[in-house]
Amino acid sequence: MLKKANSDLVRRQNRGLVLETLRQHGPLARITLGYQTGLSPASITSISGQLIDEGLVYSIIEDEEVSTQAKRGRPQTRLALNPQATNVLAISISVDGVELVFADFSGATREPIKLRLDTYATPKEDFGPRVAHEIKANAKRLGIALTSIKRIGVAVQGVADTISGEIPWSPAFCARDIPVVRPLERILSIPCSIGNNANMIAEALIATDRKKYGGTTAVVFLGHGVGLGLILNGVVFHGANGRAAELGHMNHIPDGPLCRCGRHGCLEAFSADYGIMRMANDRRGTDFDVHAAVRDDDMRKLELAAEAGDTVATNAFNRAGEVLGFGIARLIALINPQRVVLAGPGTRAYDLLKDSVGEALRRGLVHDLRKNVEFEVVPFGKDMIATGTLVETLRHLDRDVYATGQKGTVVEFSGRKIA
Amino acid sequence: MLKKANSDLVRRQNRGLVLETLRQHGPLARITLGYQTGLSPASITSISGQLIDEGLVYSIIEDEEVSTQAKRGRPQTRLALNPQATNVLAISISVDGVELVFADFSGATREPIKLRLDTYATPKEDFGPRVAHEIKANAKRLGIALTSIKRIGVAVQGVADTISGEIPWSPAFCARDIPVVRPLERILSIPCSIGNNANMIAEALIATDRKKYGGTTAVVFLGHGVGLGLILNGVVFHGANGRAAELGHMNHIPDGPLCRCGRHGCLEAFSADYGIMRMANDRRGTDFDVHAAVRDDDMRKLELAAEAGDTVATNAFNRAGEVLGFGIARLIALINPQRVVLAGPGTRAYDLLKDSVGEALRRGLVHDLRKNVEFEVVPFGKDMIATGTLVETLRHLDRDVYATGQKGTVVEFSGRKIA
DNA sequence: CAACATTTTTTTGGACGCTAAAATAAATCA
DNA sequence: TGATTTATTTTAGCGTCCAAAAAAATGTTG
Repeated sequence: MLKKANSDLVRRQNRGLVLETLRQHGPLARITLGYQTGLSPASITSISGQLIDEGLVYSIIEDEEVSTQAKRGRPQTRLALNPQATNVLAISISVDGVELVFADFSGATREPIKLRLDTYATPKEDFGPRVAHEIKANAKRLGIALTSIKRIGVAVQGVADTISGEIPWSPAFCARDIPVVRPLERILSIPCSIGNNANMIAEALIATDRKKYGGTTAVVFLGHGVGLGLILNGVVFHGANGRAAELGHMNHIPDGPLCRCGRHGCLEAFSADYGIMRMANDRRGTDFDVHAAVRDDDMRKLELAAEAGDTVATNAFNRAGEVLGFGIARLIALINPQRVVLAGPGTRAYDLLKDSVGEALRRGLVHDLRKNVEFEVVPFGKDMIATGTLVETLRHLDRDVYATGQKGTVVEFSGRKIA
Repeated sequence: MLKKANSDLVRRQNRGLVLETLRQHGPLARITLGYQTGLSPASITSISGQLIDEGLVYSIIEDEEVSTQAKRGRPQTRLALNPQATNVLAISISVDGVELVFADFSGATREPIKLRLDTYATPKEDFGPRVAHEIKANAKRLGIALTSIKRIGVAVQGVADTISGEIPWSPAFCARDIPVVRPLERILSIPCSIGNNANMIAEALIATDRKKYGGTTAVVFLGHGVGLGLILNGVVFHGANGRAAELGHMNHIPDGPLCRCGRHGCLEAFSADYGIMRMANDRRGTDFDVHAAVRDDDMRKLELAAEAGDTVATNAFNRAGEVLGFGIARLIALINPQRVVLAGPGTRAYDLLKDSVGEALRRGLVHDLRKNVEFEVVPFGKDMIATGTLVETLRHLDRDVYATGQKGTVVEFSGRKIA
């Protein structure tokens, strides 16, 4: 159903558009901004004037030389997002621990901060408060006023319920249903949201190349588990309870090997690191502890063995690839994506999986659908998760907070121009 | 990315909103329309005045008695969509043949027309032209001017490529890649679009009850095959090539029984009528012709046998239910819908499938996800497909054609008021 | 170096669509 | 008949966009 439209909507949408364009394409002259957004120069002058008055944007005073070689005409004055307008925070929760990344309104990040906080040992109702405490301490240390932080985004390895703001299950915790958003918001009085790793990587990819990833893309995350981020019509999809895209726990074979989730035959039970390790050890029974984290150097040893031609190791990777391939085939049958991206640390061993993935796709998917999908393996940078979280968080500010231009959102700011 | 907004957008959106509201809630007084849309009475007067001038809407002259019991105050004059503004056409293509349903702008339909046209025997390049010819003939017979038909929607049993407008594969044809949209548009000069049955049923459900189905719903269609319509965030999802939701050809078991599509182990090969029949006949080998249509009375016999306790028949239905259950479990893991709807003629035997579907869901899906999904079997009316097609077609007119209020779209119309 | 050319930005004046408030219309009530 | 009530229309004004004109700021040229 459509929604009522009025001049309020027009203002919000165009202000949001200007902010997003500046965020994506860096400092831009008004004339360029007009060209990019489709708005007239007059409108750009008006909108940017307001944004400058509110301290969200400033006009750059160019260094003499910096500007491109001298041209005729009035020189451009470029506009940029004002870094001082706001701060935001990305929190990443994984088996490796909890990490904080502070960033300013322009998206510039501070050094990531690894918290000394044992997620396993912490009682679940203490988790939120402790993180909140660490945030306060670290913000103070960095000279960031807590009130200047306008939004927090949390990325979790595992299942994230975007509606309730809890973590129903994650390999980083023993307990279930860890409350995160609620306690952070309560203690810090800062709006907060939560999502899973794979979705954040999807966000980061869209930000990198909207043309390539902005349509319908499935981002398969290989790591300690198998995750999925779905980009549908250019937007990350969350599902009814914000818990879509559980590729890792999509069943592969009824009554297959035990999975960490307690079911049998999930994709992850074959294709995650522990599934591969179990197959290599040929121990499918109860004496293999699925909950134990697989050590990275053990995994590396196994990869080297497979590369050296070891049959047992090779078979384990082949099987993992086959199951992954069938999972992707099922995914393609349901979603018909134009692109499937493989990401995450698990792609390191993708050469060992590749052939069996391809073979499974051939067996499990009609040619018509297969031929229209582009596959891609993206090198995994650990920072992608924080980047994606920040992208999502800042977009929320651009669209839903600062785009409104309400009184409450005006940022205190000294002058109209800063260098 | 956001889009530029201006008064053009406001006009389009609000005009569309008024049309959609009138379409959904029947004749409405201006005051009620204002309440429903959120627009002010002044705006409603202005917008409805234009729509009336353009002949899209008319104000009803109430019969004396009809109006509710006498109230004080100026009586309401209700507005309604003008049936004469436009005609549209829904075409349904299935193994049962081709059917036409003409409707006017208010959505009132004429009697469905079954074409005498053998889809199997018709060469694929003749199909479009023949249907076009039949449309001309039947429109003439019904006294509907061809130029009054502003849009055609086609629903297909099988795969529909919404982008190319062709039918890559359908049980109704021997050939593949049947062109449909292109020839119809060329011959009739009427905009045309195509989609699959399950999506049309999804559209019909949304129109019936937006609150119930408008969020994230998976509509599983059981019939000669197994189809799927995905409603994501209130909108039917089409995928990159308009070919999403191939639940029937989502692999269940690698190297399983032969499917009509030529692969092995597709869900449909177990759970469609021919899959069930094959299992009952216990002939999994090549001597069972998967391409032969299963006769409805044979299917009915099998159902009766199962209901009477026949083991072979019961086992066949159990197995079909189990596989369907695992398919739905995988679907839920990927999409996290709030509701799964089972529809189609195959639901007639749902009592025979129910238990094994439930059991498979228990085995194949983590409890967390399962508990949040509501299941529902909707009684299947054959008209749902035409209804859904018309809903989609008329919405397109409401939003994208008549909402613009361009000169070209003004409908010739005699007076401002008709009885 | 002054007049001209060029390009960017701002200002101006008007259009469009929405809305609150006032006016009008059309009925019932007393 | 006049008061009351409710629905609709008109009026006056507001916010936003935009085309065109004006202004600003620089380079070019004779």
